[in-house]
Amino acid sequence: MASWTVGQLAKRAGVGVETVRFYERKGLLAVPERKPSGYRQYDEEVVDRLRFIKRAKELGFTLNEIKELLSLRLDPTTTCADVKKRSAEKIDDIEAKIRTLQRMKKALVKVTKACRGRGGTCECPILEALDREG
Amino acid sequence: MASWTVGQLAKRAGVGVETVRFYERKGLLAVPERKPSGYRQYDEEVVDRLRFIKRAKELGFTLNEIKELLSLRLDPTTTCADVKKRSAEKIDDIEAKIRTLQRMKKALVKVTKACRGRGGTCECPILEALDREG
DNA sequence: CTACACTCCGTACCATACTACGGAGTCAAG
DNA sequence: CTTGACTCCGTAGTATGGTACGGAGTGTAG
Repeated sequence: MASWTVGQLAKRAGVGVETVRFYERKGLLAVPERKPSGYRQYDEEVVDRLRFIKRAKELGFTLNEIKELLSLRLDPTTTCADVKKRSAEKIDDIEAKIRTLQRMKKALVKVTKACRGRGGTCECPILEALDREG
Repeated sequence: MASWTVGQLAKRAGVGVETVRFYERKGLLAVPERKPSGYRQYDEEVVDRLRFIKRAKELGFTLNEIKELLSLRLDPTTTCADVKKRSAEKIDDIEAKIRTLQRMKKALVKVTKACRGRGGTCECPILEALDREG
């Protein structure tokens, strides 16, 4: 029968056993049925859900956001537009992060270019730039 | 005389008092002289150092990296090239982060475009995409 | 001289996402 | 029927960068 232990589930989804328990505690995975021994029992759907979580994480959603996403899906009154809105917000987040990193990079490149890479640190333009007003 | 309390220092550098104590514990700030009362005593140099830390943080260095940067500066045997190397590594880090974010954004945009933003979540292409293989 | 702001200290707590530990019970192969 | 792998549980630790707390002592303005 298609019933998996936590270890089998974890392996199939490519995460650790402790991670499954952690997600359960955090409410990302439903509390599973138990065998008489107390062992957790999972079916195929949970593998799918774990993979959903993995992919959403790869897309930059935090666990809390993923939890929301999952509950959106369960709620019959939420619309596709709700989900689209979350995604759009996440795209904005990502764009903001990219802009910040590009600013950081630009400043670092500028400062690095001024350095001829020789001599002691006393004359290092990188450290001097950090010393001065940004 | 130019001697500041921890609160004055924090204010001048634009950080919190607890942050100063935190940096001291982490070894980013030297253990300061104390007044007979036990109050920490700071001079202008520490303001500069705190600002150095702030700017390095803005450039994407972690506190540990900043600590290294600061010790590089104090060590007379390190060269400007050493510092330049750190900066180059940091630029690589930043570029890698940007690439990752751009991949995430692309995937999200693709999935969002497929969504016409209407109907229930049963037919939401965004959630479906997360369900399927990435 | 009193009131109030500031400082001292260690410790605990915040969020994020796990990972590890240890002792006890369970399952399956040989 | 033993052995070894797996599972149970709660708690604690990891890394990051701080923030908050509380009781005691200090500094200073009025």
